[in-house]
Amino acid sequence: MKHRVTIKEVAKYAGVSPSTVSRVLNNYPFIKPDKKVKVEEAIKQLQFEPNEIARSMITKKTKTIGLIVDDISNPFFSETSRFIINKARQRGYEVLIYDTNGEEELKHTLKFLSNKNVSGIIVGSVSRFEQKHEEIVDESIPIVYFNRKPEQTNLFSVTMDNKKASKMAIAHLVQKGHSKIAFIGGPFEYSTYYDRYIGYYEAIIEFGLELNEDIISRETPTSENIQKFVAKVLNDKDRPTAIIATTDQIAITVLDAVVQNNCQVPADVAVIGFDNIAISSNPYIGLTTVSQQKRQMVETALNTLLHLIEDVVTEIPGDVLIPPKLIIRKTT
Amino acid sequence: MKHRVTIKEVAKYAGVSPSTVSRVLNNYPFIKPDKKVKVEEAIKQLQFEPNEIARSMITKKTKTIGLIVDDISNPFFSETSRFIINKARQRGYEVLIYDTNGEEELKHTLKFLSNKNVSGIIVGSVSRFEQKHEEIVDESIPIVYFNRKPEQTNLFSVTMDNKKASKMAIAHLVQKGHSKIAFIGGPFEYSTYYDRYIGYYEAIIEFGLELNEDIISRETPTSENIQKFVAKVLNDKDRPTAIIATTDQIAITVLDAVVQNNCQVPADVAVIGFDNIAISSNPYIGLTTVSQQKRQMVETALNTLLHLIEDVVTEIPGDVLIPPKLIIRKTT
DNA sequence: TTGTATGCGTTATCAA
DNA sequence: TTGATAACGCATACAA
Repeated sequence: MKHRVTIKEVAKYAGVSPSTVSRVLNNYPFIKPDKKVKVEEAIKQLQFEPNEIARSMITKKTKTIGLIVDDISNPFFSETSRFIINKARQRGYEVLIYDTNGEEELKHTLKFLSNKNVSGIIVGSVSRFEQKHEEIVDESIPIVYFNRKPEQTNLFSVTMDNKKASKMAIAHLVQKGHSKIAFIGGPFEYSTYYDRYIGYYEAIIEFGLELNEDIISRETPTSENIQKFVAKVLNDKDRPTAIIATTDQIAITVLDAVVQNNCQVPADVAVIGFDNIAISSNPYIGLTTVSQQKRQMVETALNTLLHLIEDVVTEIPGDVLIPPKLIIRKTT
Repeated sequence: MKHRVTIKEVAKYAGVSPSTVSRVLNNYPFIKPDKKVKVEEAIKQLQFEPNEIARSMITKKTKTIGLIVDDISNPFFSETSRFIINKARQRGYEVLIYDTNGEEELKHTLKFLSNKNVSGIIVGSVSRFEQKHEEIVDESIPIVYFNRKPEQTNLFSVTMDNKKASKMAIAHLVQKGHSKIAFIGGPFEYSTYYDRYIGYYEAIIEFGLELNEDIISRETPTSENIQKFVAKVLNDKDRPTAIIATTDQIAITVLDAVVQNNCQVPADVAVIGFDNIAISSNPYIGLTTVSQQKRQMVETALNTLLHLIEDVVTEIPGDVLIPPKLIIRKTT
């Protein structure tokens, strides 16, 4: 158990009081320059590093932010988490990742992180129907929604413009000559799936295409469900020539299902995904996708949160919609 | 700022002293049952939750463990991290993920986490040549190597039996009738790459095959390098009929490269990977792979670490080699 | 078996 | 501009 240098020892070494050292540490402005220099010298000599825990005792802040995700092994979350971790660290914050397994109640998770005294929380997944829960956690802990957002909330959110994303996908397919376009979504409980569906719906109308419930799936996108749906749809005589999958992970399963059903991508069926996860750019997959601009989303969300945490009242962007970006590869 | 209930209030409510409450909290054995009940009742009534930070001040432990990874968006790390996060939480610990970007010096990272007063550290990536650094961090912070390990160390490690893994891959390929088997490895700085190469080498000898440097790559496995190597190797008249890629990520790039070079998998060239990341099981990819038994690795590593943290001196497994497992899919 | 008093390392309050 | 002193919430040594 190595002894850790404390503020007291620094004070003694520098010939000042502990409070003065503390003030230097916290950039308190009114310190005589010579004392400040002495203290800084002492800090360097003794290799002093402030004990964050003791600090937290008083300030109630921990310089760590909580990040709530459904499933960190989902590439979308792991890739965005990576940005968040690195950006946060640059700003002096650590990240506690809470993986809910897509099951845990948000209230519960927030409470938990709040008890850990995190300084702020980024929520990567939330139901559209989540009640306002501003009361649940200590109101001094800011929360920012990221990726998904509830219908009703007073909190800030940073999400992709999912409706527009679907429209871009359809515009692209229409331009390629497709007119019968299937859609594989997911539970309407999540704004990502819901908004992407709405965008699909509106675009189908706008482009004067036929809206056909038979080629739309809104089931939970398990591998099985996807396989079954694709098989059903492709074995119809008047089958769709394109499939929109609302995530890249779904799309990659679709790729397989298409091949299983003796069709070629993109010759017989075009496939387009959403999110642009890393694997999609692998040439073997080469998935056309509507990209979430993850880096920008993350930076916006984190900036907003840190603004809130640090009480910088300069304008906060409010709810932000990040524009999607079409990335055309070989599946369309 | 909601007021948080403290141990004092619980004490008052229960009609005992704060220390008694503390003792109940810490399962101190000699408490009169009736008092214990009263305290527990008070805790429930007041919804008291102990302040971990205050606890940490005294115990110097934080109930969080640090996890050092190269790149959390690498599926191997995100998938194992997920297990670690969830398992750790079940045991009452949180996980701080430190993403080094494959660049940062280990010493530095350890120091950083040590300053954060983590209770223990799992190191997911380390150079084979890393010096013993037992002195760097407070010796009261246990460290366990996971996935990779240095040549020389006093610390525990949990890794896959990588040599054996390569041998299994070759045995499988030989059994399928292959005799000219290419190998794509990576920097020998990492035990994963090194041991997998040694296993390859030994197995080639054991099976009486020809060891041919021309069909072995040990470069950093960037997408470009892989593409170039595969092209070179496949355009040889006497080309290999199988390629061992030392990670699934490499293998998936190989899959593409093979197709680019007008060969079929597995008809012309069989491909086998390592790790069994989630995407490999996607039927579209269907990659044959030597699986790291991630769940078992994680559990062993975490158990070892928690043993160390909690001073449970019952036998600790020491260095553990997890057996690999061959998963045959459609690429061989 | 229990209570009192002390201290963990820092910041905040107050007086000087 | 600085220092003494009191918190922060809990665990623990010691006394009872």
